[in-house]
Amino acid sequence: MKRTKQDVVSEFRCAEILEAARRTFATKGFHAATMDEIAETAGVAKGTLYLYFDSKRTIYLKALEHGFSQLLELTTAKMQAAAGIRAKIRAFVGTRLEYAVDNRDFYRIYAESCNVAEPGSINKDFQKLYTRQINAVAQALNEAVEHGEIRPLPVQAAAFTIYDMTRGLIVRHLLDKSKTAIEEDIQFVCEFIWAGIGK
Amino acid sequence: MKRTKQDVVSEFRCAEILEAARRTFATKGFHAATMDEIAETAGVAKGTLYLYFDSKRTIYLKALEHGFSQLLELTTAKMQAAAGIRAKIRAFVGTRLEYAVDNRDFYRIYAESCNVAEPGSINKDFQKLYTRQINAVAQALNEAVEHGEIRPLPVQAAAFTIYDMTRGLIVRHLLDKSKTAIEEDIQFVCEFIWAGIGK
Amino acid sequence: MKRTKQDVVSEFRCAEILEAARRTFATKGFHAATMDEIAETAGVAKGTLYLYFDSKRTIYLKALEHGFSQLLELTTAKMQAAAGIRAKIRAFVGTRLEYAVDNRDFYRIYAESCNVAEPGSINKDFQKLYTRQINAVAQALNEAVEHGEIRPLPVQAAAFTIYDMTRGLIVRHLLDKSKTAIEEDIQFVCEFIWAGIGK
Amino acid sequence: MKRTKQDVVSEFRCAEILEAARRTFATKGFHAATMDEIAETAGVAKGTLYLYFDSKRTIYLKALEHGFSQLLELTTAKMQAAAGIRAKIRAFVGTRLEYAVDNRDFYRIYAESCNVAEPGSINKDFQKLYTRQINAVAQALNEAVEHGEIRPLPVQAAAFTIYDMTRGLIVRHLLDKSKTAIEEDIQFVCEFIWAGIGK
DNA sequence: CATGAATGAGAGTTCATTCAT
DNA sequence: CATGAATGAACTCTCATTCAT
Repeated sequence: MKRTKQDVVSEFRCAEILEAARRTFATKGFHAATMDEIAETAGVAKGTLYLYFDSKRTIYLKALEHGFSQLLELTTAKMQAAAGIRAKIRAFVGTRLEYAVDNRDFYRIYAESCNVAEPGSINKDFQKLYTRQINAVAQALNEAVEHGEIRPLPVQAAAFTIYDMTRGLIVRHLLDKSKTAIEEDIQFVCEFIWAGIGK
Repeated sequence: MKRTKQDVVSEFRCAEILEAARRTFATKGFHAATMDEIAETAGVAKGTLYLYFDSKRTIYLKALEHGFSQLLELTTAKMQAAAGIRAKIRAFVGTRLEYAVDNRDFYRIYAESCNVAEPGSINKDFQKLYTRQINAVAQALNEAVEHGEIRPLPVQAAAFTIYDMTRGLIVRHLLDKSKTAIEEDIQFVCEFIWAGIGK
Repeated sequence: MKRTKQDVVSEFRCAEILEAARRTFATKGFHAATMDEIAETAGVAKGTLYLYFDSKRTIYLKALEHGFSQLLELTTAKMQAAAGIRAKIRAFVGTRLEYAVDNRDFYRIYAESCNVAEPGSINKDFQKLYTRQINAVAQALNEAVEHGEIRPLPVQAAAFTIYDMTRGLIVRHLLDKSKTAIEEDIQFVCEFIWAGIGK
Repeated sequence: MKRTKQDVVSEFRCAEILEAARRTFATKGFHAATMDEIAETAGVAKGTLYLYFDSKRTIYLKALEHGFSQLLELTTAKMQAAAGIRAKIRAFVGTRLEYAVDNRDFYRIYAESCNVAEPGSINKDFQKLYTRQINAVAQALNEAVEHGEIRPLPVQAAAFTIYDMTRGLIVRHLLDKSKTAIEEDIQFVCEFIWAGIGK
């Protein structure tokens, strides 16, 4: 039992640090963020960070992973709960946009991590998570094709495209470029995915 | 006249440096790239960099701007040369993807610069260029709606979406994730834009 | 009585810690050895080290002192047990070399502590022990001179020299540079001390 | 010619830094000496140190090497100039002691580098220099045996022993433990080497 | 104009020591 | 007594920027 108490404290510290890291990384970006600042934000000494994490990079990746997994689970759950491909796609887009808006810090880090120019900054684990996101959509599309809900198409490519559209939507909202309401934007993207722009 | 000659030399140096910067930034990313390396790649002394540019950041932005403008001009030109909205969209997607593949260095920098997490790294000028890209598409869509080529829709949002899809396509190609041929991918995206996934 | 029991426990802990320290310091050297490692080796918590010793340096010195005293006692005893200066010198050299080989850990620390470059690392107590070692030899030499066993000579200087030769012998054996058998080396040094190299 | 000038400046800087390093390392020892202090002593900025040397360790080794080579050359030269084994040994002992006294800083570092407890701190190059020192003595002894100057003996072991005696002598002088005059000490050691302590 | 040696602020990381439990 | 999480000063090394030549 006592062991459990220690674990709780330890977990709490980890969470505190990751939360502080998320804030700092989101504001400054990976390179500009300093361990000093993360420590101060977390309300601990710099050395304490190293009791819980190996390095700055590790903190970054862990901070990323936490939200990443959560987002993936949430997205998957909502999609499975939805009936029909339209509802599933809506769940995908909507869940992600709402999560991003609710967890701005996480998403800023997420966006940075996707950085093309820094190969190696994302490790295998993230590739896996990323692939699973795409696959969730691809699978739904596949079933929809089989059920005759949608026209036959290269589901993988379509999944990527849906992912891209969602991503762009999110970025615009986080950058405060999109003045339109979230709901409206989701609506539009879903309609776009469904019908394209042609008549 | 002599003045002009000096200008030519000066411009040449600038171009040399920017080219070197592009290579270096593309390979290493902004932070990992060093002024030493850029200077060496450019074949000039480190101090010389500061004769032509204020700071590392300035070089980065100028290196970015060069390709950015070129890409914008190219895209706009191809779109204007195309007749009908389908051709214009194809021109937009195709031109950009081909440019990215042909100018990997530039695009890697471009992608990094879009980094949400680094506010301030993109200044006003880039916002303007970015907006003009979107507007080129938006305008084409607007005309298409007026001509009855496509169904009425929020053109701004649609333009963003088309941009996002193109962006995703490019990133995948640069990351060597897309195994499909360029032409095929362009085809798919254009079809997607036109008809969506519904029957 | 209870007090005594505590003392025993306390002494036992001290010994455990010093033993662990000896191992760690010998392997890593003073600076590279960490309190964490010593604690782990000793099987106690880091904080416990500070219940028994003031500082890392203190542990180091105590670890040193233990073997130092032991070696001194052993050397003195063996010398006193030996009859005649030749036997006494042989006892000095032999006892020390054997002790060093049997207690490699201690001797490694001993050698490091003699470091000229770290003033203050050896305190007064060690000076005393060191002096007593030299004096043991000097005294034996003195008696030998008085008994006409050896020619008259500056005994202090001779004692230092004998000490130096022994030290070098030990170092080479610990560094695995000396391929010759211990016995042979002792023999050679003793002969050297006795007769020099001249005919 | 201009190139030469630059080289001179560069060499001078190197020498300045090494001199400062020697002073600092001699006073504080390797670990306690800081790059800040070396820089300050050398009268340059910290960064400058890294223009000329890779790392703290490199500076240390170079500082060591300089005196080491010099000492070796000096010793060898003096020995070769001397006629007869007695004179050669006297040259060995005398040259080294005088050099140590004249270059206290160097010798302090030298002594630390020989530290048994820090394997790997001395690299191959130093092993070579060390071996050459020993060999110089061994060779002289060998010739002396062949010429019938001295009795037959294991020259390698004898060389080590002579080295050890010299080393001890030096250490005592540097630690201000030896109150006797240098000349007198040299005399004693040489006599000891020659005749031992027996009658 | 061009150079590149020099700068020094600032980064991530380590670890002896402390102290609440 | 014993613990080990927490501390924070201090370390080495980097690199954008400057400036005497």
